[in-house]
Amino acid sequence: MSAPPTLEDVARAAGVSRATVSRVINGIRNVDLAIQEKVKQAIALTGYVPNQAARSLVTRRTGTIALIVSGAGGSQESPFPGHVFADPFFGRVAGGVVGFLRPLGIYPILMFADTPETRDQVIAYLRQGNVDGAILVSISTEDTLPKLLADASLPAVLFARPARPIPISYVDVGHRAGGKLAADHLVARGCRRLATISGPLDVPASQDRLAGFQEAMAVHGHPYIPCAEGNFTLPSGEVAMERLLAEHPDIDGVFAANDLMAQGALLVLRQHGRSVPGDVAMVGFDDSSAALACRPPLTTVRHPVEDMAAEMGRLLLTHIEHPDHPVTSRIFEPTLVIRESA
Amino acid sequence: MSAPPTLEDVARAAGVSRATVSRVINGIRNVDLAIQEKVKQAIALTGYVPNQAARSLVTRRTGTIALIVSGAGGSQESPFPGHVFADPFFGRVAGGVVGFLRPLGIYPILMFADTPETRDQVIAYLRQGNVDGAILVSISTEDTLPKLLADASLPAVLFARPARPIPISYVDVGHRAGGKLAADHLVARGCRRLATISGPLDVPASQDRLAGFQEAMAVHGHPYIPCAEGNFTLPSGEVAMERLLAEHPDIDGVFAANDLMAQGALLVLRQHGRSVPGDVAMVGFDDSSAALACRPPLTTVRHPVEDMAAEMGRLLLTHIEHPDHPVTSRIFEPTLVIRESA
DNA sequence: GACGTACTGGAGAGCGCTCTCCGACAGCGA
DNA sequence: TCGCTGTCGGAGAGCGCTCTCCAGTACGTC
Repeated sequence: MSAPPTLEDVARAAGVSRATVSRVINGIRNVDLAIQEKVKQAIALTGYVPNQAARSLVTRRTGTIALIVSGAGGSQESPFPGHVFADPFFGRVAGGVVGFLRPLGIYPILMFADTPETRDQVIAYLRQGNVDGAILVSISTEDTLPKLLADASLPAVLFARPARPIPISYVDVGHRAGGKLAADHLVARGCRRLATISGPLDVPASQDRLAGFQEAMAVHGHPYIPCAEGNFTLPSGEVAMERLLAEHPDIDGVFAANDLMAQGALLVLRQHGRSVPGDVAMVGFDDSSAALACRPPLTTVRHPVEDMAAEMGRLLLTHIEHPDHPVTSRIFEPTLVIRESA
Repeated sequence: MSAPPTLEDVARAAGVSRATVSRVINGIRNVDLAIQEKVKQAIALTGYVPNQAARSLVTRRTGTIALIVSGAGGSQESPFPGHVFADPFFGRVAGGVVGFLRPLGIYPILMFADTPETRDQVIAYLRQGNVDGAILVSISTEDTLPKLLADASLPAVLFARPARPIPISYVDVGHRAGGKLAADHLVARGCRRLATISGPLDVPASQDRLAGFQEAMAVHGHPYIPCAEGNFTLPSGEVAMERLLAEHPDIDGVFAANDLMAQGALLVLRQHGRSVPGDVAMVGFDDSSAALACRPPLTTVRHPVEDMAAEMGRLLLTHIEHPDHPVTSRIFEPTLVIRESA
């Protein structure tokens, strides 16, 4: 296999200089149409493809960004990261990011930072200038990566508001509004003895969903709402529902802070012979694929994850393009998707 | 912000030449220990990080590989790819690949090729020399990407044997053996009227799982096995089970070609008031997170996806390192994971 | 006809790194 | 003392591209 053609080869084939070929390729300045045509033919003839490394070297742009899932490492450790994809949520983020970036010829590098040392590896990698920016989905509140990113002044966008204020752009959904949506719907359909399964209470999103639900219920005249804390996994939803049922056997409506926990709760309800939505109504959160896998299909608060991911891409590109662009946040409105469970 | 330090800066700080610094960084040849120490201090002092683009330009190595999910685009199209992650399988592949590559400082670029034009984009991107090699998870039989990859003589490894023979390395699981495992277990636990829910029959993996099951059943004296075809999604499992039940109401054991379809089948069985495993025993395939989300937890054929993904990484690295390495395939043995459903 | 202006294409200087020479020097046997 | 071998560090040539100059040409104006 001979060496791949370079700009020089194309230039020679077209009888012009390297600079002209470069101009044609990058569509810069006016180049005579006849010459453009000649160059294009030469490119086709030689099968030329620009060398990205050489280009990056001078433009200081790589055309890639990092998609980092950080602070994972839940209870069941494994040598392999990526069990985070057990929650459909992450697949949706990845899909949304790729969907937006792909038409632009930009692809994300997939990284997991689930331990302190992998976090250092990630930082080191980013500092090598391998990427133009980063999109970060942080799971844990303890995660220091957002801070490190902000300090490194690398263009970056977060999914979800950071627990502590950090000068970094982010995109989030109106968790409070979502909790209210669930409360209003449950009350409207006649539920009177409500309970909720929250996410981990050190996560802002969990706090807000819970607060939104509680506040709306208070307005409806229910100041006290039983609450069991889960960790966004299906089994934790089962455990929580089991506890709720033991302590409050007469429950007739439940708001679970995500679909996976709702799915677990549904399983337990069925085991106890409670019909859904007849005896107990259930509302989830996310509108993930799990909502459709539930029986009955889950009424849930839609989290427009794909749109949010696309917005992250857009925002990141802006930051890359304009390094002085101010830190920005964008909140998306949730909506209620009514199915059969409530 | 001033320009980041270069080799030159470090060299000056250490009072040596660029070449020596480079040697220290890459650990090549004998450099006097005292000088090594001086250089290391200078690196720390200046906060130097090598520029990957410049390095790639001369080494012709990028240190990144592509992780391509190809031939997606199932029935329900969306502007966003990545709903493939609705099947936990892909998350496991991604996790396995990252888990193996990460310690080596290599990260995968995530790409989806779900339409002809995105496939062309992917090929164009690969040809730009953005990556050293590719790992490809191809879903559809019609997918031409494996062939294109082989033709481009870019180092590549496939997940699963291609439908048509192509000179390209791959890693796969013993689907036939898996089908046999399921058959033997079901028969051993006393099932006599068995049926199966297969995957799409144009996919080699589906064919093999089915064939393995049928052959083993024939050995056990059951030459004819009712079969309903699904497409590896949960709803398709429901539809298939519904059909099977209608045509063969006395079924007492089912082998589903993946866990998601088994989950759907379980749902239908319960709707029809059949207890599992009392009335009907169920065996799935994959041992994915869905198996644990089933009620009862699913007995399933374990598909060692993470190990296979790691092996793909290893194999790809070998191909990158040694361009003349012969095309190789590696088949992993499935095992049976016994839970409660059978 | 001299000059200014606009536009086009070429020359050439790097971008930051690696790696092949090659020279300097120490050690050692003859 | 000479020369040979072996070790270690420096010089410098690129890798393939972009982009800033600058020269050449065509055209309009006074």
